[in-house]
Amino acid sequence: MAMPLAKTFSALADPNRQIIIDLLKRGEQSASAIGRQLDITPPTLSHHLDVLKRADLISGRRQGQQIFYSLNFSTVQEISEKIVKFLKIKK
Amino acid sequence: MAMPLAKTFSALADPNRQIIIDLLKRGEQSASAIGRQLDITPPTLSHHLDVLKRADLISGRRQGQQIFYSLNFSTVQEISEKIVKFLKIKK
DNA sequence: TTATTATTTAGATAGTTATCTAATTATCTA
DNA sequence: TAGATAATTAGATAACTATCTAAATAATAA
Repeated sequence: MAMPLAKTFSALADPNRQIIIDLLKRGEQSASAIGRQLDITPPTLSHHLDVLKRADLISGRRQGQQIFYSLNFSTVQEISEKIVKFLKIKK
Repeated sequence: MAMPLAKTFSALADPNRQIIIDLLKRGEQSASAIGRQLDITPPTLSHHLDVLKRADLISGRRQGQQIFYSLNFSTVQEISEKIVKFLKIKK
């Protein structure tokens, strides 16, 4: 996917988006289910989901009226490794 | 130090600051030495160094007219672990 | 078809941030 | 002390972002 690290860090820099990531670790959830745990309006939630999607951190699939969001596990894994590598001190 | 993760991610989200981190992995450098590799004015550099300092990622020590900046290795290590933990999927 | 629910898109706004120029502070040297 | 160099602070500005309300789209149910 070759997502630049800056975009990833920006996506992760918002507290509400961190909570969303945290929620999705337990498994997929509909947008409204996420929203119920976040004290923001649906449009704001939609914006945050969009940022996370564009950073390739999450994906959504529509099922009926709802859209279920889930973590992109492989991307998260990749990012985690990339960050560790970036922060690793060269001796 | 208990630096909130959001602040760390914000600090790391800027390309110029990523370059600074990268440069300092090789060892300490004066502000002007960093600046020569960055195509920004001294005040802008100063701003970025300040952001990184406030995120506890770097420290500066004055030696004569120059201020030498270096990575806070232990903080970087801590942060790296914290990020891995944050991105770790609970089974 | 009409109403209801779920979500997104459009548009506006307030707050934040990256950047610059100009001025200031700190240190060294002649 | 005066001048030069290194870095920061002050102040302005343009771009970006998180948020909201209102409107639009999508899917379901009556």
